[in-house]
Amino acid sequence: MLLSTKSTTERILDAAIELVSEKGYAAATTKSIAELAGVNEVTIFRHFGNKRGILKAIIEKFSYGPILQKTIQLEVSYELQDDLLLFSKEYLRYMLSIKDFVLIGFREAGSFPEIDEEIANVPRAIKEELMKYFTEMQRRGKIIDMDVEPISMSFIAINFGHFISAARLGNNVTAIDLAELLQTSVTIFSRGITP
Amino acid sequence: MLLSTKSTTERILDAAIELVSEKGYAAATTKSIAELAGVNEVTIFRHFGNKRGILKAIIEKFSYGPILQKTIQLEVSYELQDDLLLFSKEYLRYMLSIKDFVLIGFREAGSFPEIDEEIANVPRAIKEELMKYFTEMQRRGKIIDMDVEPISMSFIAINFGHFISAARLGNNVTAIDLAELLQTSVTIFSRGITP
DNA sequence: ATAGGATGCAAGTACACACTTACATTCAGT
DNA sequence: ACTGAATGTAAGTGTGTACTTGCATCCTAT
Repeated sequence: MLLSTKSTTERILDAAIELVSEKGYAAATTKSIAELAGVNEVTIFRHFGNKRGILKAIIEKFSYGPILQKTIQLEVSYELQDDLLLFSKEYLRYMLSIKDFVLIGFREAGSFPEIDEEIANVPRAIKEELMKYFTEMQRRGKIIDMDVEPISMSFIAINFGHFISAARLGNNVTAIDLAELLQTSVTIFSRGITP
Repeated sequence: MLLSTKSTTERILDAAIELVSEKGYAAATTKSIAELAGVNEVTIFRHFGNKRGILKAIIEKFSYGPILQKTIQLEVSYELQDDLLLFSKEYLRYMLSIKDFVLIGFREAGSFPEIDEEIANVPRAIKEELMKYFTEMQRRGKIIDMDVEPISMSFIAINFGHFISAARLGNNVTAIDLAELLQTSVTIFSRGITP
């Protein structure tokens, strides 16, 4: 059995993530998951008890670690445009790394409220971090005097919008590549909050 | 049978839209759709042939009519901030009216490529409209000299971000109401592209 | 060399689902 | 009052699914 070096549990999880994000929970049958994982169907039940157990394990696997904050805090320069661009890029990198999970979240949130919770944690944490940053920038007189919460939410919205657009619509709407779009957004946004 | 004045077909479609957007296509059984519609299950097959036929009908029902453009074109004043705010509000109003369809799109796009097509039409058409507007504003010297396509995409991203955030995360992230967020976004964006 | 744990394999159960058929009932238009 | 179309009712078929059981096989650690 040299399918890969990954453990059986991991292979099952990977397969489930792929199938559930592609076709949805209901359509991702245990049989198909087992097949893709290169594992016997019963093995799934021995590992996770029942089908729902797989989703639970997926949620735990993706539970939010504060990866983003650390990167940001270390590299902030208090040059508005540089910082926002860094932020946008880090955000997109992170979101793409959990893309499958986000897509699963969109599909299955109704049936799995735990996912909603977990997904909402991401913007919430990021909002806090951004608000701190903008507050400090205000103290330094580098951005306009305005409630920092809606500013933060707007900046998140723009980045989230670009992410979803890239993840779901691809090149169907515009041929411009994402890096350029981020650059433009950041330029506009920076000008918009510069005194 | 005075359940409502709507035709049987419409009642079935409404029920299907509700259930599919809530629980997904696979989990929305013909039985449950019939029950919610107050209709016998066989009636569904007599009207739509098979289950997939229901989804096809839903897609046709929501196919994009250029509602947005007309409203916009009539009310444009070439005052940047006023126009952008009008635009944001109209966009949100329209998106909320097709919210269920958008959510279905997120769930079922993989299995129903037709939906992807239909959904991508919306931002594409809106982008065209926005680009025209921004080009005219450049001609009038009221916004900065910059490629209008990424400007348009960025503005769409911000509005789309707010919409998804409202539709899926609700008040989990911020208590600020959407109207205020739109106002802030528009203010920032307007300043950002004003010469 | 052997024991124990993880996995495979084969078969099966119970159930829900999409979909069909045949017949009865309602109801609007003539 | 009669007809015909739309709908309801009842019963069923076939298939796929989640999940179980019993036993064989492999691998690893002692």
